[in-house]
Amino acid sequence: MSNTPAKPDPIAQMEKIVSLCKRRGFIYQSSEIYGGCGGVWDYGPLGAELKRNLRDAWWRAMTRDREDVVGLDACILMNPAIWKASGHVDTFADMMRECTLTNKRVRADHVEPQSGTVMQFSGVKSPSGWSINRQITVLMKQGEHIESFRKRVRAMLAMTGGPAAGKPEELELLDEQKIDVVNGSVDFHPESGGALGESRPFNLMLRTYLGPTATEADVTYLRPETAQAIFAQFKNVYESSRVKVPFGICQIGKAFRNEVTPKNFTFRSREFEQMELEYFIKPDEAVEIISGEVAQWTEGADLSEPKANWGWDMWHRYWVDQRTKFYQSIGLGDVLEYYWQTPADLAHYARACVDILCEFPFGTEELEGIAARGEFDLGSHQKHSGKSQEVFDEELKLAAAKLTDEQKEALIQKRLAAENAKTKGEPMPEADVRAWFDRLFKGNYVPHVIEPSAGLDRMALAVIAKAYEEFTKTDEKGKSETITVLRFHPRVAPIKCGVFPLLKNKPELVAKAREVYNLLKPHFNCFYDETASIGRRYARQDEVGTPFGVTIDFETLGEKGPELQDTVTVRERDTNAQHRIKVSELLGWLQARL
RNA sequence: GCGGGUAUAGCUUAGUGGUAAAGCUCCAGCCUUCCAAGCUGGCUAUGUGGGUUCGAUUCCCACUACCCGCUCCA
Repeated sequence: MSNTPAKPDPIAQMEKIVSLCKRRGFIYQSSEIYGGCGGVWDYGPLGAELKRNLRDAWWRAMTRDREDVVGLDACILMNPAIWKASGHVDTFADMMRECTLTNKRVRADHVEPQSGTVMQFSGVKSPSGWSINRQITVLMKQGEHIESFRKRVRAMLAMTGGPAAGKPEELELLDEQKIDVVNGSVDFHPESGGALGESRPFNLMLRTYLGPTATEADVTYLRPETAQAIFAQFKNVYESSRVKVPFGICQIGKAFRNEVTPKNFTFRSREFEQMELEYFIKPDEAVEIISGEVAQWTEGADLSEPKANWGWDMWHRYWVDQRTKFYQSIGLGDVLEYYWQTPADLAHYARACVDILCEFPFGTEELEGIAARGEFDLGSHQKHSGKSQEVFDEELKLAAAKLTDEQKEALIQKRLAAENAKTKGEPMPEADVRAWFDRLFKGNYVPHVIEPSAGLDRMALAVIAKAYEEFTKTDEKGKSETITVLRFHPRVAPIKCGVFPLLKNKPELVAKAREVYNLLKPHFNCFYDETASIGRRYARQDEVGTPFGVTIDFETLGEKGPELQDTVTVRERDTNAQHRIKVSELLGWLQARL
């Protein structure tokens, strides 16, 4: 047997994975018999099992195994006011204009005025045969040399055209014309100079009507993320669950976005499933009052157990660590990468955000984002709903009561200095800061939040892509064939164990095999198969990632003596190793390895 | 959305302006004492809608979906 590594060609690799997913019932195109439906995918029998295993693993790790996190299962439809408060109505429904040259989009109300000469071409042609036959209008910026302008236009067109367009220097710009000279025009892309198209809305949220009359007054949205329901129900959960800050609320559910370009199989879909935790913590000032200090992160700090003196930074790193451990537990440990967003990347309300990325055939892409969002979300809902989202913290009140006025003022001054040092967003006015401290000293605050937010469909795709392996097997006669194996971690494998009678036409073997199958079936997903040769049945299970196979043979029936009676062959997917196990010990043996 | 490409069976591919081919898979039967064995038989396809034509899977147009690039961030 010779092993050859999988072909490095990423496109071919993805095509193989897509094909396998369909062939073996993991993932199908939605609405296929009607020609499909853009950007949505269905999970077949094995995909559904895989996804459920991942979902269950997440739920267990995030809530059942912990004392400080509770679950929530909120509706997809909510009062549209939630999406105003969250900012989604604004950021997801901007009027956008698209650059006709590079197709880059800018917000219609944010175009910087440009000055220069308006140039026009009737099209572009490449020796490769590629061409564009529409009018191309580009602004030659003030002071730009005509030759460097042409070079720039060719480069952008080559970029837009992709490989088909060929080398930029070989592109021929047709019928160059000077059209006009403009001053302070907002009709050209600030970077490319390309003419901007019509202003039109980009509604990234899926609109729907709640109520049968379907008037404009009934408009709401399918949620673009699950998190907002957690914030909106924060007070209910807090008051009904006997939880105290720090604690978390987690939720798994569908979310919807009108992605401009769904792509990379299920990676960017319009309907997808999110697994989100909102972990509520005390503001650093409260931690400082109670503990006298806020623990500072240092490389290698112990993150295994939360400490009372942790501020948002430590909590944030704690959750990155927790999530990393989770990915290790489902077999993705060695394909992860981390991207710490720079201050420039961060949204104005975010303090830090780490992307957990994973290697896919099409590149290294985000699986999960872990953001430290301060009090932005609950604060925003408090403001928009007019309902207090504060909690009362007895310990804080008692600790604050022991502070001297000077100590209190020092805390306020520290915060004011921090506000003034902000590079993004408006600093909070001093009066508001003082009002906030007044509430804080009485034990009241709006909790801050750490948000680990993962995509379940992405996770499933990552697990499949990671598990996918093919190699060439050559038998004694020199005949070779390509073998495909999904090396799923046993925890996530859709089928845990195959059960096979060695031969189909021996009723005793079949009967015994059915018996073993019925023994295992109540405990985990098993698959019984008596057709074809035993080797083929092993191969079939390898291809869907079943970690174990149990074969009932003549020794099971006692043919080779009583010591082997009622023992079966357990075959391991990854090593082909075979173990002789007593039927009475089989369930325990397997369970210890799942 | 813009540009490029693709669309034939469950999968991978062939082919033709005149009855659509193969391999694998799958199903049934026989056979088979551990890694896709063999034999026999069987099911299943030209993405959708128009047009040209006596006749279109083939030529033309439109649509849809998918893939690649621009974009993106669960």
